[in-house]
Amino acid sequence: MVNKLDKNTPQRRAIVQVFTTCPQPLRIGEILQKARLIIPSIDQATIYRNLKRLVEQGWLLKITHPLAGTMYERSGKEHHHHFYCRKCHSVFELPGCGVNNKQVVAAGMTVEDHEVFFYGLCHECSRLTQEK
Amino acid sequence: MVNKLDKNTPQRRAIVQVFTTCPQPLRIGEILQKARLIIPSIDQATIYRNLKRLVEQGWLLKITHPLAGTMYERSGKEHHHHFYCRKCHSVFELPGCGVNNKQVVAAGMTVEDHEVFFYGLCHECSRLTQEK
DNA sequence: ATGCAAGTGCAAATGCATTATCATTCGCAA
DNA sequence: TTGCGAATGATAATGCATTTGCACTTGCAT
Repeated sequence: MVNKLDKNTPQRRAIVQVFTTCPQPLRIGEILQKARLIIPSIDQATIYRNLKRLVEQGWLLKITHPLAGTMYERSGKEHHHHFYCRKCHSVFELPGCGVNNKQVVAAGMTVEDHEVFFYGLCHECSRLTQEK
Repeated sequence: MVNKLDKNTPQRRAIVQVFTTCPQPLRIGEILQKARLIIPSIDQATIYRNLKRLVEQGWLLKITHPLAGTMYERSGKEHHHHFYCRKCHSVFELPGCGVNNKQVVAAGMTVEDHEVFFYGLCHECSRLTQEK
């Protein structure tokens, strides 16, 4: 149950299911696609409306990825960053973080948080490229 | 002189001047604004056309900032990252980098590069907030 | 079981950054 | 200096993601 003020519709349940099933951050198109496997008639306006709600309620996090655009992922995860594969365009979550904020503090700024985006070839695409 | 195939117009010179004068990455609007201090009649279509050229020629780098959107900065700088002030919305360059790619290599991915975005309050805005 | 506010699907509308069109101007090679 | 292809300014058009209006459906409190 997400919020007692919201109705528990099959569409919303489908969207929630998509995220509980899939660990990576997802683009609108991917969410729509996956949700349609559950409810074929689901519309993208419904996706947008529910995503907005789920973000407001803190159940989802909205990410703006420099290359992949707007994405959503479940909130409450440990601090982590993302890897983008330039070949298959998938985005993966990377646990951990190797960033130190010292340099920023030195510059007199107050750092609240940060975000790191890695780019390259994912495991699968790396492998396919090598065995050429 | 950027490229002998291009005409050396006052508009292009103005844009180049903006970037040689200003060290931070700039948004379209900021570039337009600053260029108009030099050539008041300059149009934004001209800005777009020249930015495109300058990027193709490798003189500028296009950045997609999660919060600030599309920005441009001079290329050839040392590896660095950016700080975004949530209050005044300015973007500053931060020299150096505290990222290690080890974790990614461990995950079987081939990292080509990365980008870090810091968020918080800039020096100026931090100061103003404190002395309240 | 019923009523109604909330949610949905569909399609059109919006907002926005960016690009294209085109008549005019201008840089620059000859 | 002159001619022409490239560049500019002004504006319209495009492409996109996102939103909205509306008629219809549905969850859920009563």
